[in-house]
Amino acid sequence: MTDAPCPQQNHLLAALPAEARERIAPYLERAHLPLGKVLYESGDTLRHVYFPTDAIVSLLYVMANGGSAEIAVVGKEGLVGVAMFMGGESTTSRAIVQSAGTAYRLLGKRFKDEVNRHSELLHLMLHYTQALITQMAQTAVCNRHHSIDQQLCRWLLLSLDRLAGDHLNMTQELIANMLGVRREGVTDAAGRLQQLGVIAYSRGHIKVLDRPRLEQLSCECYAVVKKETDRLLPYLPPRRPC
Amino acid sequence: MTDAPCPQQNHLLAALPAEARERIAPYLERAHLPLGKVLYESGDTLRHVYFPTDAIVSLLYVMANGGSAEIAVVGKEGLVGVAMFMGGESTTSRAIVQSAGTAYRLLGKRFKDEVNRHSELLHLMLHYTQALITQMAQTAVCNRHHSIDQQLCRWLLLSLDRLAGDHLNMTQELIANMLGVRREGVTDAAGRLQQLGVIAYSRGHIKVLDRPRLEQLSCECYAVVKKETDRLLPYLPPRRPC
DNA sequence: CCCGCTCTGTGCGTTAGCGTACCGACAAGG
DNA sequence: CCTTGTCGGTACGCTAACGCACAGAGCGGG
Repeated sequence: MTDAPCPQQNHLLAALPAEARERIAPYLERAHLPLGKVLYESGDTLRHVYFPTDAIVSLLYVMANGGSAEIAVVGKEGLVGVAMFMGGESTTSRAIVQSAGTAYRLLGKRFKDEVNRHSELLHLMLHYTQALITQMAQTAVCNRHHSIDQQLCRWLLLSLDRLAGDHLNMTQELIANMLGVRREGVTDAAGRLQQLGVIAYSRGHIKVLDRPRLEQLSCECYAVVKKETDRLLPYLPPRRPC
Repeated sequence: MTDAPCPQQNHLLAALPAEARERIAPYLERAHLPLGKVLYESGDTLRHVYFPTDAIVSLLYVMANGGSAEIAVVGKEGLVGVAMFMGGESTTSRAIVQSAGTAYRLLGKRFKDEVNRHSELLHLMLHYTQALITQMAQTAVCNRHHSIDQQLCRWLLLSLDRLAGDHLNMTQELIANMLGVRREGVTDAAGRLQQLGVIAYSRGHIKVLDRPRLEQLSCECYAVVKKETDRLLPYLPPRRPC
């Protein structure tokens, strides 16, 4: 949004050893990911892996009856398509764009070959995958024990960390689908946050006014995931020259 | 319980190429895992990885306020300690023995070296890890959407698959801790199952009388995890000569 | 400028699960 | 045999979240 887009805005790409980055660079393809776009469906064989820069992608499980629940969220810190190098080549969840933006993509097969040939690359990916596992585990805990209010805070923070700035573009309906709750539940929770002066909400546009407060109101899940992610991926400052 | 214990009762060990198995064999150490034993605590650096044969280990997250929730369960189909080769060397969850039994263990460092040297071994482990990820994801969904009744069915089936026979030794209190619900909730659900003639319950001893019915009463989560695990790990029949 | 759509707010009644409290039933061990 | 502790069953009020229905609010296109 501010800078010209470049692959190194994705933290994993930025963390690659120069040699690996150069090997991959010619095959990276810039893709615009519009809101709601499905990168892959449950059971699909993955064609590409995606490295978001300013897009956010949700991993969403959709039940037989149409209900849904977000499993994890991926932004500039990660990649979509870990099943490619984990070996399964597909997953039981859907990957859907939650916030429009840009990603760099790479043919799955090519990426897999690279990963298998270069252990440094593989280890970076596995570290990220463990961070993703932590996020999933914490999502399970959060779904069990925490209130919608707390979960909304956690979710806003996770999204905020993956975007530049303090504003988000998401309707309450969309958030409800992600959290797997009723839209009205989100309305209530967001209303409370608004009255506390923590956010300002208006027709799909959220502005975060008081992030520290948001962190206080969130359950421990956000902090656990953040801390573990930082531990596992202690790379580079967020910005880098392109 | 029936056969003399041997490492190949663990499916991953059994699936190893003979050459890899022989390399590892001298370092495998048989360990009895008593109920409630903590194999590692949140944040601990893993000393060993464990390959259960007839033991079951729960990956449990314990919250700041003492509440808990099971993230996944590991039995003879898998191993405890994926963080060892994922790179983190620790996780945010606790590994606790849910059903006493035997496991074979191996020094974490040695295992890590083996995995890094032999890509066939690594790929087997990554496949298992993806299956574990699927289980975690489904746990998150289940916690969000399904009733205690359904979750109890799912949980019994997961445990049953990891044991020989049709009986389990677990108190309702223990099950409640795993599911992250009240003990009374489990009492109610188990009472209903008992009245339907699906199980017989008595002081920590459960006998499953009608497994097909149990599968009907369970939510889709059980089937999803089982199908995906079978897809990812299509190895060997459960029994093998030792 | 107004129509129509999307998004948000609100108000029900209903229910699953929680917290608490307590009691009986069974098993093991002195 | 009786005590003691663990385990399972039950009851009661409470709350968060649900399903449903509908009303106002803002924005964009004709």
